[in-house]
Amino acid sequence: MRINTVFEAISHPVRRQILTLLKAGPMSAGELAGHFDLTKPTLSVHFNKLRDAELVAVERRGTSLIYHLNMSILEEALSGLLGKKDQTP
Amino acid sequence: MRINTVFEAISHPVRRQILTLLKAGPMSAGELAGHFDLTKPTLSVHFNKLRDAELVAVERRGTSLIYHLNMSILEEALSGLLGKKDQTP
DNA sequence: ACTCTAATTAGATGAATATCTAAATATTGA
DNA sequence: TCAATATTTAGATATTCATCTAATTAGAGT
Repeated sequence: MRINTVFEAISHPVRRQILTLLKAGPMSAGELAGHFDLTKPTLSVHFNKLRDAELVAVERRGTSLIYHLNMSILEEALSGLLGKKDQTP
Repeated sequence: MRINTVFEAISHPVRRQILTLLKAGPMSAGELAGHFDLTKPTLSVHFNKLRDAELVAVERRGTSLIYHLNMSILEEALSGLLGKKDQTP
């Protein structure tokens, strides 16, 4: 886990909102995009950053890409900062 | 608490390292700066961002400025993201 | 008041980020 | 194979960020 990539990823409000939406369950790229006043290409860039951080996983279903939350990465990163030992690179 | 300011603040590895150093106890600006290969003005900018996020508090002692960790802000912000309810602005 | 030390603010610069429009890719179904 | 749908990649631009050097502020001691 690249801890720095994770913290970079969650530094943007739109990306945190994406994670929050995915807590309710997996969702397609288009459905997620519908929750924002941003173009799909812009959202796609945000998805990529979340995927690079392994905060989400993606699965293709037909023409749609379904995004899933990977909660454990989030927990690991945040508990690292909250806990005693240093995990900052 | 401006949640976005908090997540912005902890997105940079140097600032996370500062927080980690302060877990051991309060420390002066100069002492903190000694832990990094960066100039003092650069560190000063990082301190300001942590202070804006209220992640640290500052107290003057003579010519020194002593930084203290404010752990509760960190806990609030991170548990907001980990928990069920959305706190993203 | 002067000087020393500690730290900050100001100003400049190069790199990174977020966003858009336009074009490309992938999958499905007629 | 052609067309439609879903999504991404490419390229451009404006803004923000991290960093440096130089100058400034604040306090303590002589």
